[in-house]
This record gives sequence, structure tokens and C-alpha cells, in this order.
Amino acid sequence: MDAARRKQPRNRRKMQSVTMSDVAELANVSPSTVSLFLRKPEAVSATASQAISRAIDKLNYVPNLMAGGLAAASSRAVSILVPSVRNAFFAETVSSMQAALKKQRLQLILGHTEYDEHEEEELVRMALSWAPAAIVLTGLSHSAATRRLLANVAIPVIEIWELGGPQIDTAIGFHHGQVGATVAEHLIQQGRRNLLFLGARMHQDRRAKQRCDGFLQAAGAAGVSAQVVKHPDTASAEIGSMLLAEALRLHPETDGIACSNDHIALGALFACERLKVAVPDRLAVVGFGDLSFSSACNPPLTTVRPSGDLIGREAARLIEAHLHGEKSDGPHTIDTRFTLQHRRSS
Amino acid sequence: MDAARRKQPRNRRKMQSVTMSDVAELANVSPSTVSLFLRKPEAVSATASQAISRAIDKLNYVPNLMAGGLAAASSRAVSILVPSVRNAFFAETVSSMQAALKKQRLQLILGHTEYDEHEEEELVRMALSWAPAAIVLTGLSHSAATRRLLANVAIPVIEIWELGGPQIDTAIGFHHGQVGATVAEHLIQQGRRNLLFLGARMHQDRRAKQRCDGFLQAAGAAGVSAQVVKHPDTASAEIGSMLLAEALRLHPETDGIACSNDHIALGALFACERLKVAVPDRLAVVGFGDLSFSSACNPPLTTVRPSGDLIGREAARLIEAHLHGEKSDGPHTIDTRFTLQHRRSS
DNA sequence: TGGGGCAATCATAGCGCTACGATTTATGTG
DNA sequence: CACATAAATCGTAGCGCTATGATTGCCCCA
Repeated sequence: MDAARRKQPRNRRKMQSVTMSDVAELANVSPSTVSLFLRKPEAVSATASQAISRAIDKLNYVPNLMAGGLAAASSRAVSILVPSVRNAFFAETVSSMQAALKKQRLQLILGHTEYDEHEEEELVRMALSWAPAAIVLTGLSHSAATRRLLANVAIPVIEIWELGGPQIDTAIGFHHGQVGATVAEHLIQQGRRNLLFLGARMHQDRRAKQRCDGFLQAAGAAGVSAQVVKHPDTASAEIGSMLLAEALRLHPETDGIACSNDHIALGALFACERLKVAVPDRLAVVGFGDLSFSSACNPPLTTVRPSGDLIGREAARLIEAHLHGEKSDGPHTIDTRFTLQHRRSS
Repeated sequence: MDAARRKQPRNRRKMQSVTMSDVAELANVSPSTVSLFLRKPEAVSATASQAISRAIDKLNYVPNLMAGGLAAASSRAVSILVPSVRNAFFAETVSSMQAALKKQRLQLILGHTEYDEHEEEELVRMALSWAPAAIVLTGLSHSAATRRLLANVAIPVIEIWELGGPQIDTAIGFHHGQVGATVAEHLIQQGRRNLLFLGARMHQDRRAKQRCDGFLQAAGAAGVSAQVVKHPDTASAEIGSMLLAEALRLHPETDGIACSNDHIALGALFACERLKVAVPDRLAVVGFGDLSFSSACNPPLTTVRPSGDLIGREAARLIEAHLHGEKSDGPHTIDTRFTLQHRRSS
């Protein structure tokens, strides 16, 4: 192990066809300048800029973000973890967020937790291994390990779609309890005195549960009776129909119904039609979500319109601000509110 | 620039708290062994494995995928580009694909093209800069530049949700023309002789257009009259209602309607109810998509169920196979089919 | 006793880029 | 015109990991 300096032959490597050095060479500048141009074009002279962009075009250069991210110790990826993108609410947020982030050339890495904290924990771990520029979680409820993983990261941690609990860093959303209360008050104001909440999957969907609780509480506060009928599966119109039939069987005096979301409400309306229950004369129905069909059904559905779109945009704005060096002054809460869409079903 | 060897002081760097070397040190092995353990656990002895996993746990080590990807010249990311995840069809595929890929510890990077080829091109460029393990596009129609970008990549390029055109590499989906034909044949078999297609956004949504074309062609082949009424905006129940009213005004003799998707069909059913048009007696309605409400509405909607879920799973399977070194024997086509769900609306 | 064959482990050379500091060139200013 | 100052550019040392080939230790059989 002394003399005879070990001469490693020269191991080949796979590689990228065109690198930044190739661009630099063609543009007659140093690689540093190309890198600078790509990151802060305004810091490079007009002549150099022109030569570089010409070279990039000619060579069809695609930067390697992994090399860049490794060197810069942070990537241009944003991780977002939602229960499921099949759920229109989260799809909307994901979509609006991605649209806003694209302007910053940030990419979205998507994960589905399926309402499972353990799954979420694993996804957070995977997400962190990308050294993302920010990480977005749904809701305020996470496993202890998840909290520990996120406690000391230097990037923004944003919790969306829920407000009113202990938050890790920034939370963007609204109070689901308030939604329930608003609906109860609306129904009471419409003269309803026998209220009922139709809920699906409330053992997993904390936010649906919160809406239900807010509803019951507000009804109680107003001295109005309120019942709950629920189903363990994912919300769908089919389940909404079943639940409505069951509700009227168990509580025939019911005259005002709040649904955990518009799928349930739609199913309830279908069932009312089949059972010849007049809406809203005999029974008022209110949903949550203002989905695409809600304004079109018979009768048009009174519902609460959340701000899924705004949540995504605000999250993107925050990430952008952080990227531009604006220090966040401690934990932050953004209430994006919701609005009651009063239509003819109530 | 001769003597006085430039002595660069020693520039500090941001860094990751726990690296693979830390794990190696604690486990009393070399970093190579840790790396090997992480990639091929079966190649490491039981004792070493145990020591390493203990060290990983103790240090809470999170591997840096960017460093890994850079060294290996390929990342554990899969890029998927869909028109929009707000569209339930694509949401389903994205969701099932992500679930399948998670087992391989592959992450999904999501992009929305909004039915714009130029947007898609830009997203492909961004996607490639991650050196993904595979790239998934929606449809077979892409800009020339996109094709050029993807022509020589060494990774699987998978086009989903469309079959029957020139494909870049592998295509997974079904023939939308066949969907239209199947619906037309079904309506004709049900005794309908005055057919009509209700379409939304067909100038952008090539696949809706293909369904329409297949419908018209099959009707023509059977010697049955067929009309089209369309709207430029995104499909929704509201537009479905409008289109149905317009259709009955322009073509009052119509007795069988195919809709570009279930949102339109739902709106059509709502309109029929309001206009007291009996479904299916006076008018048969068929949709596309088998969305969550389609089995619950009044009457339950006859519709075509595509295989969005299967498309995602098949794509994931292909990517997995490629990752495990199975060479693809040239361009490949997987027809995931569709099924007609005959319900009471026809 | 001497290796041949194998399994397990290791040392090393980058992957392509960014950040830092240094250097060079342009621009004032008294 | 000297000198400070700003603007533009460059050289270099890693970022944390993987792939390659080399090395070590061990068993087995002639």
C-alpha cells in the first residue's frame, strides 16, 4: 500500500449530453457566467446574455436540476401532500397552486396520504429527501414523528385546508366549525326547527367532522334539535341517497338537512325526488363545496363555497416570498374564508 | 498568475445535517456499504445490515435523492403531464399511478398542460431537467419540439388516454372513436333513429372530438341521422342543461342523445326534468365517464366507463419493469378498453 | 499447502452545478 | 490622471451520493 501509486484506470460514467460547460464554451464565457445568467439574468451584460441564450438554443441545453439542487442545497421542487387528488377540493388547490408555482419554475411533487397519518409520515420522509423549497400538508393533524421531521427544517411548512388547531408553521384555510355553524344558522333563519346532519367518512375526514360539530353546536346554542346520520364510506351521491332515506325513516320530522359535502347533498336531492319529498318546501338541503353540478341541479343547491383555489394561490405566494428572501415573522395564519351560496334548495 | 499559489481560504457551504458518511461511521462500515445496503440490501451481510439500519434509525437519516440522482444519472421521479387534475378522469389516473409507484419509492412530479401544446412543451423541458425515471404525457398530439425533446431520451415515454395515432414510444389507453361508435350502436339498438351528440370544449379536447366523430360515423354507417350541438367551454352540468334545451329547440325530433361526458349528461337530465321530457321514453341519454353521481341520478345514467384507474396502474407497471432492467421491445400499445354501463336512462 | 472461487467490503473518481471569493474591466470624481 | 468604486466575469472547491474496480477474508478441494 506504499509505492506503486494505485492507478485506477479511468472509470466511465453515463452522462448528460449537453452540459453547462458546453454552453459556456460555445458562448465564449466561463461556466460561472452561464450559471449566473440562468439564475440572475440581470447581473449579466447584454452581450454575454445574448451569446449565452443563443448557445442554449443551439445546443438545446436542459439544465440538470439535481446537480443544481445538490450544489445549492435546495431544489426547485415543492412537495404537496393531500388526502387524495380524486377529491375535487384538493384537486382544485393542487391545480391552482401548480399554476402559480410554474411562474417561479417550481415543480410540484405530489403525494396522497389517503387520510392516513402513517402514510403521511412516510411521504414526508420521501419528500424531504428531495430537499424541497417548501412542503405543503393537508390539515393540522399529524403524527408525532411527522412533527419531529418537520420541526427543524429551514423551509416553509404550510398546512392547508384547516384552521383552529396547533400548527407547525403557517396555516392557510378556514374554520370548518364555522362552516357548520353558518349552515345551521342559515337553516334556522329559514324557519327550520328540526335539523339533521348527513355525514360520510367522518371518522377519517376530520374536517367533515368539524363541520358536523360546528353545526350541532350552533343548533344547540339556538335551542334547536339536531340529529346526525352517517356512513363510513367515502362521500358519493349514492351514499347521499341512502342516508337521506335512512334519515327520514329515523327522524321523519326533519325539515332542514346539512350535508358533509355536495356529493351527499346531490344524492339527497335525487332521493327526495324519488320519494316525492318537496325541496325546499318540506325539506331544506344545504351542501358543502359548491361543486360543478351544484348550481345546475333541481332545485339549485344551497351550499358553502370554500376557497380551495385561493388556498393554493396563497400557498404559492408564501413560497415565492420565502424564495425571494422575505423572512417569515413567526408562525402565520391565513383565513381564506368561505361563502354561503344561497340557492333554491333552502 | 505564476508563483504564489492562490490560496482560496475555505468557503463554507450549507449542508445536510446527517449524511451517509455519518451513518457509515456509526455503523462501523464504509459509506459504500451503506449505499449498497440502501440500494441492494440482499448484497450486504446480516450483521452489517443490522448495524446500518440501527444507525439510520438512531440518526434519523434521510438520504439526499438529488445527490443520488446526480451520481446515478437518473432520479427516482416520474413526471406526469395531464391537461388538468381538476378533471376527474385524469385525477383518477394520477391517483392510481401514484399509489402503484409508491411501492417502488418513486415520486410523481405533476404538471398541468391545460390542453395547450406549447405549455406541454415547456413542462416537458422542465420535467427532463429532473432526469426522471420515466415521463408520462396525455394524448398523442404534441408539438414538434416536444417530440424532438423526447425522441432520444433513454427513459420510457408513455402516452396515456388515447390510442390510434402515431405514438412516441408506449401508449396506454383506448380508442375514443370506438366509444362514440359503441354509444351510437347502443342507441340505435334501443330503437332510436334521431341521434344527437352534445359536446363541450371539443376544439381543445381531442378525445371528446374523437368520440363525437366515432358517434357520427357509426350513425352514418347505420343510415341513422345524427346531429351535433356544442359549446366551447369546459364541460359542466350547467352547460349540459343549456345544450339540451338548445338541442331540443333545433332538433325537436331527437330521441337519442350522447354526451361528451357525464357532466354534460347530468345537466341534460336536469334539463329534461325541468322541461318534463321523459327519459328514456321520449329521449334516451348516454354519458361518458361513469362519474360518482352517474349511478345515483334520476334515472340512473347509461354511460361508458373508461379505465382511468387501469391506465395508471399499467403505466406504473411498465415503469417498474423498465427500472428492473426489462428492455422494452420497441413501441408498445396497451388497449385498456372501456365498458358500456347500461342503466335506465336509455 | 496452495490457490481457485466466491461473498463481502472498500477506496476512489466523478455526476453537473452553485456559491464564494478573487480578479478583471468599466466608470466616476476631485 | 490617480485612485476609489462599481459592474462583470472568472476559478475553484465542494454538495452527498453511486458505480466501478480493487481488495480482503473465507471456504473448499486437490
